[in-house]
Amino acid sequence: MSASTIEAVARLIGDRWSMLVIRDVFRGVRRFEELRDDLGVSRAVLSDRLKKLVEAGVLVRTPYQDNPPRVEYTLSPMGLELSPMLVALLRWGDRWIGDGDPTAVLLHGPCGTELEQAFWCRTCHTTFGPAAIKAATSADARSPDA
Amino acid sequence: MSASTIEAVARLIGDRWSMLVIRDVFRGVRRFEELRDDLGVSRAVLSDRLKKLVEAGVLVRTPYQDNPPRVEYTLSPMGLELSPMLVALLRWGDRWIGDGDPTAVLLHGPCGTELEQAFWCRTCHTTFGPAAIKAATSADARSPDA
DNA sequence: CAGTATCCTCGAGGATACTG
DNA sequence: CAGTATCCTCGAGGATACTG
Repeated sequence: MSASTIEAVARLIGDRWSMLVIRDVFRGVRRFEELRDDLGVSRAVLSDRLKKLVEAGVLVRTPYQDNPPRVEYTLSPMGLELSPMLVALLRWGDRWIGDGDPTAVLLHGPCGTELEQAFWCRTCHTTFGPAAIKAATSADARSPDA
Repeated sequence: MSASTIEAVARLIGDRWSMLVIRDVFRGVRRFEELRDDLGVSRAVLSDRLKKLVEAGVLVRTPYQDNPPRVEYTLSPMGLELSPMLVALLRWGDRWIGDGDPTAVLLHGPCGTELEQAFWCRTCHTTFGPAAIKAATSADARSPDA
């Protein structure tokens, strides 16, 4: 059952560098040398991780300039949907092992954008964004109360 | 900032065995040999991971019998609060790389509980649950519009 | 800049045997 | 059962040099 899922996810992003790379791309660090400088990772390892993440479909490799050729990495839809996990991870880390300042939680969100409505399950401890809600209500699996 | 948090969390639970151990303890697998049988991990590595997780405060080592001495591992409060992250991880894995049955997303949540209101940032792609909202509105960081 | 190629080290982790 | 001790291998990853 879910053991294989955990294992697959761990194999894909469950190492120090992959997670840090993903975090950096979320933050807007998108180029090879920027990532390298920011993370202090060796070229070979960074190259390997980027390749893996692109192959897995988490990142997208996009040339944005022809001459000289330049490349940037962005999050695919699949990669963007890692955000709930990253948020949960950061929240947990800030609360239990963070040395630094805990992430401030604002009604406007850290980027300043006004928050949209979403839903939260107090039993599962899971949040569902508007896209998930939309998908659920438009699909066959309807549960049309409040 | 949060790089250190990510790194610390990755260092603690960001490896294959630690994550699988935690998952098993969540499932109720609590004894050394049970964990070993279920995961197929070597004794030395399992011993090392359990020690690390206990030292970090994620697991609690509890002798439950004196003669012969027997031990079980359970989740500390800190460990229990990993559940949102695990759920997010499983949800993502099921959706994007799971071979098995994807978790259905319902307005009632997978456990049947009715969902509560939460908030979503369309720029950050981040969801904020009711506890976070409560904390934000009661703390100094107020942003009291809709 | 965005990598690839090569070399080298060190430590993670399996296998096995042993212990209270 | 719940580990510890020892040995051994192999591969991850850093450093450095090189390439289009």
